[in-house]
Amino acid sequence: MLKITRKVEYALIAVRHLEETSEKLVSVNEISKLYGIPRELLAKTMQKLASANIVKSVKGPRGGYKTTNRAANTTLNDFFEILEGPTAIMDCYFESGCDHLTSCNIRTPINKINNSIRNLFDNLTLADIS
Amino acid sequence: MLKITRKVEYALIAVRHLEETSEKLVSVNEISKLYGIPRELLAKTMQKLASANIVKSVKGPRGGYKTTNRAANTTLNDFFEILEGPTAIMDCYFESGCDHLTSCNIRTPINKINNSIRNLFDNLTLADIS
DNA sequence: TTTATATACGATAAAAATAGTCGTATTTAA
DNA sequence: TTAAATACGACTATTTTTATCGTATATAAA
Repeated sequence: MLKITRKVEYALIAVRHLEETSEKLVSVNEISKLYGIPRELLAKTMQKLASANIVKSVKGPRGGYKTTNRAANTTLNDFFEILEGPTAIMDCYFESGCDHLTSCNIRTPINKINNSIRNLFDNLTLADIS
Repeated sequence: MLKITRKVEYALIAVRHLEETSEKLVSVNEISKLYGIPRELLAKTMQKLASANIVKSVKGPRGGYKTTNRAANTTLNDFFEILEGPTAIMDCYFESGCDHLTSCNIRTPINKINNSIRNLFDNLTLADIS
């Protein structure tokens, strides 16, 4: 539990790599070979980052990705949500239909945990952890 | 991702319930019916809490569980680890054999995230979130 | 002393989430 | 025109989580 997924891991690797190579376009192929990451999976991940404007994509030969200026100050919360969708420590935070009855006695604690995590990752940017 | 598991959820419910009923022994059966939690699963969960001295178990008819005085100031980190084993946001934090080669470029960020989470849950006790 | 109720614990099955693959379309530089 | 790249949806495999089952042990109460 409380693990980040491969998708996020791969995305972190890729973004960091792109930050290092600055303005140069780097292809998925290149990154996947360099770090031993499954190509197709990384490709999809990059596509999500692209549509969220964390990276910019260029098609065609000699194409690839580079980071945008939004990248560095993206919060981890945003980063995670771009890749995985809305995240909360427990489903009930988002879901309306909870079958744990009216007798659920852990809404308060769960919310406190959720808020702590949320707060933590709202205040950490990609730049912060580099 | 970053979700707490049912085991933890159930454990939180149970511990809170036991705190509320104070000294009285409450059986797994009772709690599982009350909150709609699968009995066997809750039973195992309670057994882990018992062997970690968060709760005290009494066998036989009229037996059950009650919280110990250790319960309230157990940190969330400890609580999670009792139930799930060593937790880190990414495995490489604990595992030695990492096949992401020498070229891994996210050790620093991962460690920073790990430390942040660890720090957060080391400073939150069960009492804090109640 | 027997019985019913409870915890203890290991093995296994079912379900869900994650990880990875494949096929096809589109864009574009050379 | 071709080859190299992103885009995207469907599908499969693997892993993790969740739940169940069976059996053993302890013990209060009839």
